[in-house]
Amino acid sequence: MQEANRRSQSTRREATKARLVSAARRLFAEKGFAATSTPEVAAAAGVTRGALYHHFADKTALFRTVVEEEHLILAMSIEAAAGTDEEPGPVKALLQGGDAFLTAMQDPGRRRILLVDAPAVLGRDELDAIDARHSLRTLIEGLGAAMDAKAIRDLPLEPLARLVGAMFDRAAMADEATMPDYRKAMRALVRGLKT
Amino acid sequence: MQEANRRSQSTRREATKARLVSAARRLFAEKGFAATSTPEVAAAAGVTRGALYHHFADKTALFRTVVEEEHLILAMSIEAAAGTDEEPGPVKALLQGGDAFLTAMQDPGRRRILLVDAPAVLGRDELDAIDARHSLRTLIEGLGAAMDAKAIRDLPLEPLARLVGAMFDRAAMADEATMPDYRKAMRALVRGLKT
DNA sequence: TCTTGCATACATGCAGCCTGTATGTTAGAG
DNA sequence: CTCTAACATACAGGCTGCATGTATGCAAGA
Repeated sequence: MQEANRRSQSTRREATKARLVSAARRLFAEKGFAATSTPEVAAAAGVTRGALYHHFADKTALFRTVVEEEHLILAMSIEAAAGTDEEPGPVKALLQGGDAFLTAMQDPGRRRILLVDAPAVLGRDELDAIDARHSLRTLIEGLGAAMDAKAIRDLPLEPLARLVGAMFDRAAMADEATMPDYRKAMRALVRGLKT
Repeated sequence: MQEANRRSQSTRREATKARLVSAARRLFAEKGFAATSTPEVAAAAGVTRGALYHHFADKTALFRTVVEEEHLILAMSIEAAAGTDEEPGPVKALLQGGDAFLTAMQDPGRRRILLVDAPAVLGRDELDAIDARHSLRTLIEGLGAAMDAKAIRDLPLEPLARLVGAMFDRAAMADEATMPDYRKAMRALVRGLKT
């Protein structure tokens, strides 16, 4: 019963944490970080603030966990889309990854959390570090592969990826009506990378 | 004495407001919006919180004023730099404006206020509206002129400007050491706009 | 010109909320 | 049976926004 027992403890722990993170994600998405209070999150998760502060150092730590999760989902979506075809070629993989990013970013709550609140709450440096482990990493890998294949010019990889990422972030904020215009403009800009 | 008297009142008013905005700008720049309290701002300005709330509806309104001022300075710097040469040509004007933007953005406090805190505090929509009246407007005008001169391709103007603006914002976050790499990558991307 | 009444620029005080921590309490694990 | 971990409860401090007080211009009439 050791295993069962130990798991029942850690299961409970993880379940509580998951409920907190889930409730927090919903509230942060709807009302933003500043307008969401910890009593609110705890109530939505069906626990007290004591539980929240038992599992997370502070409100920011809870937000950080939400951000990490969202970034993880994002990176997985991108990689799944970029790796669908058998022999896609690096350029096609990039385009598919970009589409997957824009699709995943259709969720307004995700946009608010990742693009609006996260830089201010976590600070640009920390958010950049998180990004570097997830979405940006996929972009760097994709651009690097394209460079190796001589499909695009040789350029400083991370700065280029950061710039392209910033463009994608901005495009993700566009409403559906103007999205085609953003795509057109992005295509023109990315055109400059071709060898 | 009507004029003198009336001016003495409004002079006092403007002086107090200016001191509040100046103190707020300094504190927001150093510690960010969330970590700056209204007692702190009032003390730094040498008044009480009563004065602050007499002149500004709330803490956010004070921040909004600071943001507007910073954006105004930015737009003026850009336009001054873009309009120096006699017959610059639209492309050269764009390059000079871009340089002026990056130079003005060297101030870390300005970066924090405009690029980190402003989107979260004011919301992306309102900040976009402010931007549209100032820095972004200069970019739209510049790109529009370049399009009219057939120097760059015909593309949806505002989306293009927003994307290029996002690139510049990101480049402005780079430290001095990696700035040349960002410039290289930006040059390549902008290259795609050429006719 | 004097003073009188009002509006405006502030100061002070108050109510409510929120965050983070410190201290209980219960239940599982060894 | 003890001990530790997962919570709940209670508390202290700070902050925001408003409501109320006060004093100083300021304009108009006697």
